[in-house]
Amino acid sequence: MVATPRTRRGDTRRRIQDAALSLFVEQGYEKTSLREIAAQLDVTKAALYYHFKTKEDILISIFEDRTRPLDELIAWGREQPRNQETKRELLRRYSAALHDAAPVFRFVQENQATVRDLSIGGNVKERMFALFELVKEPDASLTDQVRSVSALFTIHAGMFALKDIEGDPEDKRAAVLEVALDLIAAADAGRPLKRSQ
Amino acid sequence: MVATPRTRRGDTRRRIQDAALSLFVEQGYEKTSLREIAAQLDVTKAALYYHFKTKEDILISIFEDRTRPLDELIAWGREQPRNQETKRELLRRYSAALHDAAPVFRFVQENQATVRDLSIGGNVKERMFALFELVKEPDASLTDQVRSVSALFTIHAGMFALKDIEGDPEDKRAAVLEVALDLIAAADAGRPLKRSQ
Amino acid sequence: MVATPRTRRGDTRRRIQDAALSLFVEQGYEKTSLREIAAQLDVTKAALYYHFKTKEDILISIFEDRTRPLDELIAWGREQPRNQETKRELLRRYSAALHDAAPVFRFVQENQATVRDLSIGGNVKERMFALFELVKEPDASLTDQVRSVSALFTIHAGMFALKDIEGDPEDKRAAVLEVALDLIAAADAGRPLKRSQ
Amino acid sequence: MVATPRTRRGDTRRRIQDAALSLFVEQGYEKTSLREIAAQLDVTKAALYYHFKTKEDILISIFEDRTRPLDELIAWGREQPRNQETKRELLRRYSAALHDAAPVFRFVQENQATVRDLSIGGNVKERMFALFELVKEPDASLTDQVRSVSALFTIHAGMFALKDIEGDPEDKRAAVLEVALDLIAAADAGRPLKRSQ
DNA sequence: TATGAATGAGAATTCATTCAT
DNA sequence: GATGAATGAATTCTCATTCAT
Repeated sequence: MVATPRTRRGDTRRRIQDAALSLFVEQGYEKTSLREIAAQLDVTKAALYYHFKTKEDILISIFEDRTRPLDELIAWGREQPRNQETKRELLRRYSAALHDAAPVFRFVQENQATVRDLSIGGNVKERMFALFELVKEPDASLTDQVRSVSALFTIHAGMFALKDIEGDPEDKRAAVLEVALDLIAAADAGRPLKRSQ
Repeated sequence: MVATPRTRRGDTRRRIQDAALSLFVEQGYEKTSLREIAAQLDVTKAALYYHFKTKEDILISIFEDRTRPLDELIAWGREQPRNQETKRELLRRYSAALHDAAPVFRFVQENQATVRDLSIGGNVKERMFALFELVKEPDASLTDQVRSVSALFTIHAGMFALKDIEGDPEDKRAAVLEVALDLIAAADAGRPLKRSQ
Repeated sequence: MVATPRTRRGDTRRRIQDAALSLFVEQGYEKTSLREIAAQLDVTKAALYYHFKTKEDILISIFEDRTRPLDELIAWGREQPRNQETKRELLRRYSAALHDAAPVFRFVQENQATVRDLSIGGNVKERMFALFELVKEPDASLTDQVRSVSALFTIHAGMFALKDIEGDPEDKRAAVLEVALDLIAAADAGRPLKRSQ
Repeated sequence: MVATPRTRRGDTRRRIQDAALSLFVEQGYEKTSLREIAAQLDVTKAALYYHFKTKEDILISIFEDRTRPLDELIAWGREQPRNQETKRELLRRYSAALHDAAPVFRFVQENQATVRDLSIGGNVKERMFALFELVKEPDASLTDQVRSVSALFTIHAGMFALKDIEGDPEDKRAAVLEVALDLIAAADAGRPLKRSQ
């Protein structure tokens, strides 16, 4: 059995990202100081600057490293035929991606004002818009467009706003997905004005 | 009889709130300094302290003064019979309330991390939860609860996320309301969204 | 008899300039920290920021306030007829101005690299050039132009480089002035310095 | 027989000096960081420490290596008889030495405050003084001493302050030398009070 | 000969807040 | 109702320097 090496060779960068993200999520970006991040890792502030150029750079790197799956999802979506099954799969994968990188997305959700004028701000919006484009029909009515947006937002919000509702997390995720799928189905079919039966 | 003077005259408090809110919305709470607020009003920082005890106090006062309609809406909702028409009216009024006090709600939306640990944090969540309670059926299935939450979030998100979609603002608001109403109708019926046959 | 007031009403700005200048001269601009300046005045660093926007701003303000006589000298020179007597008077007054504001000019002399890329850099060069223009004849030969520059530099250098030469300060100043006057006389005559026969 | 490799090969030390000097001249000593120097050479900061003990040490080594001609000039001067021709030759050689090692001397000129309290400070002053001693007559009047200093300063200033004056560089150097020679001639002859003719 | 990783000290600057007037 | 002057605490960031490899 080998003693834990004092210097975790090369993983410091990653450790900084982890500590930073967890503090950013807990307290918000602005209210988290580099001092705190450094303290949590038991290194000096200056060490952070060896690995990242600025505080903002830490956040940016977290984004770039952690939200790649979302980019891949969009890329995948663009190669598929635009039909119901693709959209359903998109929502499923979107739900899964959000779930896997929950902290980053929670951070974005709760720090929009901050994210907006960071250089990543653009990316975030663009990606939401790209997803939206993949999910809506090109010539959809305004209402159907709203249904598509709503489907996306339901998944998004479901991730974070359902904490207070009781129930098994997996069940909740399933319920959220069901409602979202229903919304895009409705969007595809046109308006559900009539209550049948 | 003397004309109301256009300048100050006890309305300084209100002017501070306005300037602060507009800056808070633009830049976020933390990134807005009292210096900036004071500068915009052409007074000194110290003057702000004559009217408010702390920076946080400015924000709190804005909340208390500007979100009263939402409290009234909840109070109203509690006195109504819990039926479809009440819920529909709730959503309508909620949409209107959001629209009237858009800046405050936009601020909350974009500064969740900040709002969370301000003393108002509780209020905000509680009110969302109160609305949710008014809109969902007590014994609703998980899926139907999600539909209710989704209806609320659709209105909320519709307020802020639809900027990038083209269309007349009033039309958009109507579309958003339509989708939200559909969602609670479905929640009430315990069935997916109905399709036009 | 009145006790010295704790707060020297309004003269803080001036006191900061004085302390700063003396430290800038002693140690150089970059090696003088705001902490030191504040400490010397027994105030906090933040107090400095109440009176000046940045460190650079302190230096700029010193310049603007202390080198006005030089501007006035140039203005005066421009209104005079360009003849020997004017030039002689210019040099005399220049010598006096340098003497009165010795610390500032000593600072410039010893911190040229710093001054160069401060916003005041331009001013300094421009003023030297303006003086040079007043002292040289428009169509002077290169050699005579050098004589004019040399006259100016003699006064300038004499101010600071003669410390190590023994002699009464007043005598030294007189000697410096004499050499400078000789130089412009020679420049005017278009001939080498004249010798006592 | 192998061709001298163009790349490194023991010349790193020299390359560091060159890069450092050029940055020191451009930006000043304090405002140039080791990071910048290293970056310009495409090595790490630590590499600099292999070749030099400290930042100051880099500067000192530049001095020692680059200003030797001046020491040699002084040594030469001390062996010569103190007469007009020696002095003239001294000024000529001084002008040439300044010209050859212009960057170093420009650096000293513009960073006096810095140089002063570096360990080289002494050297610089001492050498100026040694030159001065060689150029002035032991029992010269104060005025004649000023003439000697002025001659030296004219050469010095001419090197750096004549940028803004139009003319061919070689012509300017010649003019500068002429004025300086004239000054020591006058110093030697006693005062040039009378305007002959 | 170099580098990668880190440190300790310190810099300039900003902020919310206070208080005598 | 408001200001002028100041503070204490914190922040981001930079720097010269060190040392094991």
